[in-house]
Amino acid sequence: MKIATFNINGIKARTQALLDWLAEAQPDVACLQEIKSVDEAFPRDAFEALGYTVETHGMKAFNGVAILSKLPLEDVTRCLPGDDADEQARWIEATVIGPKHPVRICGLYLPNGNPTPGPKYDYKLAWMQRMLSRTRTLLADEQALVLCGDYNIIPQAEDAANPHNWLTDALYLPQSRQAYQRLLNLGLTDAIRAQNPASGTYTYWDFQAGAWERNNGIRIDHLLLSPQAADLLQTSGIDKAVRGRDKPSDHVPVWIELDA
DNA sequence: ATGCCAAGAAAGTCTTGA
Repeated sequence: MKIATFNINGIKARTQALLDWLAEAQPDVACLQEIKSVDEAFPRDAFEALGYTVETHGMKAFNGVAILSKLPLEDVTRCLPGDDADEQARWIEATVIGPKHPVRICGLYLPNGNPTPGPKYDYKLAWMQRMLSRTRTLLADEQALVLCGDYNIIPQAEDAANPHNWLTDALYLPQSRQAYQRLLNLGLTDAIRAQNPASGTYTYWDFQAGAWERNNGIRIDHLLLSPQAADLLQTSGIDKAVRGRDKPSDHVPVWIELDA
């Protein structure tokens, strides 16, 4: 089962780019972030024509997540529990029925949190606390679980080309990294880090100041695996070349293959 | 210290991103 996460940065502006990548990469499951679309406006027909079931959780203009799957989906749910007043579309879950194992997959778009300090950073930290709670509940099922998406977290210095540029940024502040580490401490495996010990593997390059040309990137898109999922991990990768195409997203697809 | 770029909503630039 090939599972990918891709912050598409606007599905309307990137439909053809996504179709091209899906045809090449052939993921069974693709979790998308920043679709920036209401559910009714998502171009689902184009993806259904490729054999994908489409589940969206969108909103007007910003944020929004989706799951595309060629395998059967069960128990699709939306919204991160813990704050009924939160109207931002950042979380979707589904159980994917693999030929060997079912896998619970959460597609997430974690808040950016800038500027700091301020209400946006408070929202980010509160959201991460809610995610910690939700993850504890899911781990209690002792099933294969994949939490993937745009975490807006640079976990360690080796995950940024120029870490000193990020010292006061919400993506890298000690409180942000500590909250991410608390997630890992539940027993989760960072699939890319587990299989790519070297530094210099990035998933995001800013549109500005020639960040791509200078390889001034950061690694902020992650797939975290429960012990049962980590036991099934075969390969992983980052489709870096997608960033060099015409009108790209600022993120690239990141993926794993599970024996599920 | 700031703009550098890009998408979306909307018809002005402004908001947001990271």
